[in-house]
Amino acid sequence: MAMRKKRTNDPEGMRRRVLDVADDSFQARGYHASSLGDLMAAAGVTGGALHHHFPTKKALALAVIEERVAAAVRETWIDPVLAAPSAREGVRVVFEAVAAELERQGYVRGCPLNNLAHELSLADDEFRSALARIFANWRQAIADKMRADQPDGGADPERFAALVVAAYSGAMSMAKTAQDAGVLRACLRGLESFEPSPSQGRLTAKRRRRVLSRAKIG
Amino acid sequence: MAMRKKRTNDPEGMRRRVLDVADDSFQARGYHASSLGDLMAAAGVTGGALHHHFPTKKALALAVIEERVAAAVRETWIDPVLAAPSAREGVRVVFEAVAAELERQGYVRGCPLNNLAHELSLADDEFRSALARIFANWRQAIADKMRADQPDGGADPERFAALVVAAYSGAMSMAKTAQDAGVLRACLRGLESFEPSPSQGRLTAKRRRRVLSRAKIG
DNA sequence: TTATAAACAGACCGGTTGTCCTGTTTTGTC
DNA sequence: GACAAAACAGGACAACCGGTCTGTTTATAA
Repeated sequence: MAMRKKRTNDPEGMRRRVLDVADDSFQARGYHASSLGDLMAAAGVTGGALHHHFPTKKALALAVIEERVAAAVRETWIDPVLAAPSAREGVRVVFEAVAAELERQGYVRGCPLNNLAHELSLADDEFRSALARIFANWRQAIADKMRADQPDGGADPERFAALVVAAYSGAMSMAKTAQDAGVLRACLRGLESFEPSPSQGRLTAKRRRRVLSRAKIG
Repeated sequence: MAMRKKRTNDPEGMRRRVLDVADDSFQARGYHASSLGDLMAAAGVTGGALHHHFPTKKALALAVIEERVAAAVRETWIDPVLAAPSAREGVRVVFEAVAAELERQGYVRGCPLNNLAHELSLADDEFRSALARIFANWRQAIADKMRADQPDGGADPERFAALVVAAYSGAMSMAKTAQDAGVLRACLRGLESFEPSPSQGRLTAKRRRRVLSRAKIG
């Protein structure tokens, strides 16, 4: 006797499951190398259901970008930086946290935002602008935090933010290609060794000494 | 009367033409989004000829990486840095030359090495190691130049090189996504603003002139 | 000239891709 | 319960992909 098969509609849950699998596959294999058939199988979803929530592959990718990638940047970068005592300290915390996490899991998948940005920016303008917006928010959060640190301005906040995001993105790119997170720490230290360390009372002399001696320590 | 059709075997020329088209398409559309059919049509090459020189698509991509991408890094980065009076000056020259070139042509395709690195590093280990080698040579050239500048050491050469390559890679990533080369200059200035900036007196004007003429030649 | 291999031409094929389409079931509303 | 809309199932399909195969032409060397 055949089992009575019952179905429970769970549109939000199904949408979430599809998004989970798509995000994971896009990051691991890329957009073009991820087939909808693979995603359907991995998510346990039929073609009809997938098509109901995401009419096209592009729509699915756009949802991944706007919901998952943006959230990833927010959670691993924006929130920690805002919660840190200063922008510079926040940057340090994030770099080291990411490096530690990568070394823990033993492989490097790269930055979610950069991964998709490289493959999709030139392919479609909707992709491009969605990804550009995330980059802009990322930089602005760091620049705003830096402005809050010292309202009368030390280094230029926009330049600093651009450099930080660029250094991180590029370091992750190298780490992914070499499958070695060490370059992340090298970049962080390179970033720190240059700090002008603005007016902070008696800490200044100490820091300067550290910078000079660091060269000999190597 | 049908024209007498003559054929001239030109294996090197045909190989070069295929490589040209493949490199261009891989950069503009990516590896997976480039079909061999498109490449054949664009290069005016038949399937038999293509298969004769490159048995598989992977072999073609590997040749593009090792011959074209590596050459691009050498020509736009390694050679100019080695020719510059110092590593820092070389970095400045390259950043500004690339920014100027991008603004001249009106769009940003991104860094050839990073473009392929993101799409192919996780896909295949041969791709990955070939790309990693180019990254390593790039960094080492900068580090070596820096060591030659002041043998008794200033900042740590490896850290500095890693930071420079990362900042450039990430800046190009953002520039590509935003389709705006401005962030390249922002990162360069961010990089420079941290420099201890050793005595530069009246040499500055002279250096700047050399930089400008190089950009026109390049 | 002749043999021999490299260089090239072009058709062919199995498998995959993204999308569309027609039904069926569940859910919400009156 | 009636009814409409949403949620889901699953097959069909045309286009395309990368690789292979057979055959022909050109260059090379004996």
